[in-house]
Amino acid sequence: MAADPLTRVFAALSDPIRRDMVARLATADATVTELAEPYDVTVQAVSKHLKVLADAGLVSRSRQAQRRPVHLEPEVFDLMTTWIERHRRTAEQRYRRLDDVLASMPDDIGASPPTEQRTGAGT
Amino acid sequence: MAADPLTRVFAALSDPIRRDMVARLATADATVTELAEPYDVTVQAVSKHLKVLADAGLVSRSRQAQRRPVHLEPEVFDLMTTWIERHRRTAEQRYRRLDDVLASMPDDIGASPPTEQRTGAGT
DNA sequence: GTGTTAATCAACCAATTGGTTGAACGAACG
DNA sequence: CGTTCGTTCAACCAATTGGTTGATTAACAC
Repeated sequence: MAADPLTRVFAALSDPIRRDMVARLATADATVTELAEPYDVTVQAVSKHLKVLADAGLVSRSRQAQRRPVHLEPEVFDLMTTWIERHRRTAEQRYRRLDDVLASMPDDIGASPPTEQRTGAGT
Repeated sequence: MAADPLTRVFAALSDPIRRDMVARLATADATVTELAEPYDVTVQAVSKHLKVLADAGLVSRSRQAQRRPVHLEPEVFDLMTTWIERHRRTAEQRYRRLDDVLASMPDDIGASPPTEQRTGAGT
């Protein structure tokens, strides 16, 4: 459990149930039992998921009598988007530089790159 | 390994080493041995990490002689940012609606909310 | 051919994860 | 008071994960 914040947030959202809970909490606060209702797991399991989300800072809990409504804290999203955008920008800049190089080259150079067929990452 | 794409991408980035690899690949393609160099783990471990990234569609491999340079595929980032922004927007709209309600209320209503102190999610 | 280099495959191990059941806790209600 | 409701804690289990070592494949160099 002693991981850096970014690791915790990405890990928290790497589970479909937890992602669905976050999606639902975006529209309204909810209690543990309310959250558990749609899923085919016990309330205890959902409580555990909720702990993961809370440890990631994605949700907070308040107290209303014996209920403990869960509230989404969407600021934590910025942690991810900042990281992602940073590296996306870096990668894109690299492509732009490559385009410049290619554009400034005489037509015949770099025409047939030595055996390069990309595999994997089937988007 | 049979998980939906979003799960795979979030899971892939939930590891510090894998995140660091992605960050480095954003600046330049690299081989497995090059990628492994900074970390205190075996090349085999890095090869496994790379497989996770490839299964998530985040990287692709080409072939140059016996080397297999790894290349970042940043389009996959969109999968995450789309999801995140969608729910962030939903949550923010909710706050705006709440602000409207509060603004349209007579001054004394809703002044002292019944015992509500939020805990957890220490941003 | 033999050898060398880059990378993966295979088997194994410890720790973590997502789930369970059962017990316990705290706040309300009779 | 005792009970019920909402939630969490504790122990356990199977599957996954991140790591290891050792063997194997693939493409070059001699």
